[in-house]
Amino acid sequence: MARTFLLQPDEAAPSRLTLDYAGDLNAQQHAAATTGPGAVLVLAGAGTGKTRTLVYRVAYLVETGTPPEEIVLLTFTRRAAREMLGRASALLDGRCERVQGGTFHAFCAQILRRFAPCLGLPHGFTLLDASDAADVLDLLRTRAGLDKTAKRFPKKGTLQSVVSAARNKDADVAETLAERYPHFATHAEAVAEIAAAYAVYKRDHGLVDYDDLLLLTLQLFDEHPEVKALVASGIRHVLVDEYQDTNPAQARLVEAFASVHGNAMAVGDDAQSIYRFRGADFANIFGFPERFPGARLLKLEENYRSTQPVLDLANRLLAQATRRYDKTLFTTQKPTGERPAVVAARDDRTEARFVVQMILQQREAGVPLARMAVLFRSAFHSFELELELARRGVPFVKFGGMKLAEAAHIKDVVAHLKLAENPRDAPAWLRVLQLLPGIGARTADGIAAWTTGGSTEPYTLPENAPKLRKHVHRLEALMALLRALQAPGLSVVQQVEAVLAYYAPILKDRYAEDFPKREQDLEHFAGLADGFRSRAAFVEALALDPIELTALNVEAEVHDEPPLVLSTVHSAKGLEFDTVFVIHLLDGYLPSAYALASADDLDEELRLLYVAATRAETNLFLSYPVAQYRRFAGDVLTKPSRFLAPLGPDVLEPMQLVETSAPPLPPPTTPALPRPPRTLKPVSPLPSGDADANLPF
DNA sequence: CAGACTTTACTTTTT
DNA sequence: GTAAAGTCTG
Repeated sequence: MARTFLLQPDEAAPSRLTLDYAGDLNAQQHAAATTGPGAVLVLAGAGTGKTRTLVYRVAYLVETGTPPEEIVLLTFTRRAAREMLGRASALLDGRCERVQGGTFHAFCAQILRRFAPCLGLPHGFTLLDASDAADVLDLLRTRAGLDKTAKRFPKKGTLQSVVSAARNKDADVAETLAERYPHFATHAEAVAEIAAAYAVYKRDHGLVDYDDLLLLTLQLFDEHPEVKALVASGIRHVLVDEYQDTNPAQARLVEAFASVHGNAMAVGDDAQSIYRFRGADFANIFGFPERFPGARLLKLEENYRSTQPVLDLANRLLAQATRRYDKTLFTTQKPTGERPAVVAARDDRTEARFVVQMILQQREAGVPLARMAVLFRSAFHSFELELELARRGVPFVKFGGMKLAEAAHIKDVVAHLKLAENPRDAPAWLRVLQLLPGIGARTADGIAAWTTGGSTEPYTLPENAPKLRKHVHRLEALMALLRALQAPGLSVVQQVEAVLAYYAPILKDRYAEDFPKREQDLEHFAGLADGFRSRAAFVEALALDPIELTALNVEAEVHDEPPLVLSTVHSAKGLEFDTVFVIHLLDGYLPSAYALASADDLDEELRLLYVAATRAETNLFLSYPVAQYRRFAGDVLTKPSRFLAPLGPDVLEPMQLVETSAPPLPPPTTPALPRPPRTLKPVSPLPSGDADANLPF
């Protein structure tokens, strides 16, 4: 252990606080926001003002003399970081704007860009998102000839999830495979080989996947203590939100970030841990005091969000868990309210009609659409509801599910941009080349071998490429495009437009049936590029901050009224709404069919429902269809979620749907809902455009 | 070896 | 309804 010497600040810290911390916060929140230096663990139940506390904590640190750029706020999504820093800045006249904020992944990406050469990585390394990684694995599988085995071999998506899970848990690939996909256990050896080949391939081509962002940063710190010291000395305070959803690598990163100044604050709630599938371990929360000996433990207990009846239901839900949570949510602010209701609808359609009609009724009663949310386990559970909403002209945004950056046509365009950025990006070459008629996997692999081999000038064809004669014209056009993208002074939007012009005929050809829809996506996409200073920043933001496709579509339209929110429970984390509907509460949906076999998995599903329920401030409706039409089975009777059974009428009021014989007349008091306008406006840019600004060192 | 065509299985949650 | 895998033809 090195000796420490305490440097004094050059200027005296401002002595007077401008915010009324004691007045704006309750006693527990105040204690957390204004606590002294050192390690602090804040256990904060749902709705206890965790965000508010963190916002005031940031403001307090800044007011007491910590330079904003030396504070790092790590959150689960960039959206969360943006919101908190925005609020803190508003409190302090913008003085918090330079606070570092974002996800672990984004923050690590910044560090790695800076110190890439220490690890033998190129500065311009390419980030692989999950589906890029899957594509690489697919290529390696084909190369190894494993795509034609007698027994079914895991496909690329499965491979990717196994390889990633193994790395996240620091476990053996073969074991992870046997555990998660027992039916593939016979292929354990081959999968382990592919995983090894994948690591080599990434290294050879300067590729970095999500897991690498965390693990390479740790490796960087291990191998170069001087880099670790440099980074950590620039981090006066590190604050971590949603600590229950961090994995062991992230816990180690926090320790490293705080290794000089020792100021780490972790905030979380073990009852809201819902990312186990991704390697998160709520045990991290309880490991915090061991990692930081002498850490203080603070609690936020009083709930400010929900009415007591909503909390009663949430408490009763949690009591079902196999694991004991010593947690009882209570409020003194909102002691009374409607009991949450459970609705057994006849079928999907009826459930959707109920939800929409109740939403319209609430809206009439004065609840804005945007203060209501419909939550579900999986993105596709809302299909029927989306139809019904469209039918009734109710505007909505949907979070979760398909990401813009994952749509094939978007990936095509992005691949061109990636190539313009990094001519050695082999996966991008493969993708781009295979768009050309007459070029398939084999030919593309051959061409990519020389384009990424480094022996030729980038973006030029070799003098006498023997087998390319047939394709020379098309390849020339591609190279011309890539060279054109290098022109100095070309804005990111102009570059996207250049790619789109090149890509348009390919799009029409490949997606003959639905190309107008995809063309529209691409127009939105071009709009997103606006506001980015560099192509590199744009491409990186797309990988680190994926935009939900459906959210984008609706945001692009001008609304007179902010839309209703549809969201997966996962994506609704940290949000709150006046009225919440949780739909499709069926065994096999929530809890998911995948979780039924293990008690730990079931517990996580239960926590998921707990998170969903605690989003509600005033009204909570749980619903499910009694019968469903399923493709092969026809009409089936469903099984209500097992989590509902223990909830008696004292906490959950059954509500029966009765059809009226005549359709109700439209209530004259209802103002007409805004007609969804058709005009396309350029959508707002990703607010995270300057990922590379303000490094803390 | 590419691509059109047919068959099959598969549908969690996300950085 | 979609995407991947399998089959056949030029």
